[in-house]
Amino acid sequence: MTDPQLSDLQLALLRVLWNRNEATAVEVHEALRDDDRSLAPTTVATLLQRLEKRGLVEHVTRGRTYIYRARLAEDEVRRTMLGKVTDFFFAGDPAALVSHLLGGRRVRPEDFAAIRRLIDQAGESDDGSTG
Amino acid sequence: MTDPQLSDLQLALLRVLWNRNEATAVEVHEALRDDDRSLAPTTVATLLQRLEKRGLVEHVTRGRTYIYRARLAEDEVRRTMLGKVTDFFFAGDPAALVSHLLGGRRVRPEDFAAIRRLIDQAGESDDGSTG
DNA sequence: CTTGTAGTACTACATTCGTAATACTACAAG
DNA sequence: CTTGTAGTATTACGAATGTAGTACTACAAG
Repeated sequence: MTDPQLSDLQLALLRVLWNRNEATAVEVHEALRDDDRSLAPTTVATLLQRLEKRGLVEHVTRGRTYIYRARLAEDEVRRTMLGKVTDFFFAGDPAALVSHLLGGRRVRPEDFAAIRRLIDQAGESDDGSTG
Repeated sequence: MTDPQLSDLQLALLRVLWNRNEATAVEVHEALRDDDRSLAPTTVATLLQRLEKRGLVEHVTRGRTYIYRARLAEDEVRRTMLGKVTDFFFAGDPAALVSHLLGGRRVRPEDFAAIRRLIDQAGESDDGSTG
């Protein structure tokens, strides 16, 4: 259970920690304000505490200040969430996901080209022939 | 707000409705059992009621039985969730998402080939030259 | 009308979440 | 030791979730 149902807000908190590697409650609060929400400082502290209780973040003490840090790597969560989406909506088939992406008008030509380039790059270590 | 934070369970319920287009509480319950969970029938009924209260599903009455149906298309939710993941974890860049997919050992060679084929297909309406 | 029977409605309860005020603590300054 | 001051801990509260028991209702059968 690497990633049990994280809410948007929790994810937002985690992101701050990921971006800065570590941060105090105040710093997280400020970063969040930068974002789009505007919570009370104590609210952020509470959220951090709860996240810690769940084992998702940890802290070390510097003086009387808590320095928080995520206990899961962003990449881990990313992978888990993407896996969930892939499994749930695309029957575990990444190609179907890409297909959806390609067909969803969400991809601008430049992104499209970028994807193609990625495929080519990745293909350097793969024949790619499907028989 | 097409898709406000759906939990896994809620998504599971919705999926049943999507798969069958419409279903009674009992049918959803059975389908869920097929899945991996094992909830009481009344629990499923409650969940369906709550989902309806939120406007995510609706029902028509046949005799004394409620026939539920999702009010959002699976594709809609899929798109929304994928968009969220893309925005949140890949800065809105679908290519980055694909890159992650490609680099994550989640893609078997056959899926890889399938993706490449998709690119080619989609490319029929796009030059694809990245000059 | 009395009984099944099947299905929804109502009620309940512990958790988690979002939100935040207030209390408490520890260090700096005098 | 008394005061700021800054920061954490405690407490609170409504809404949503997960979970489900019990009550009520409506139709079939007699």
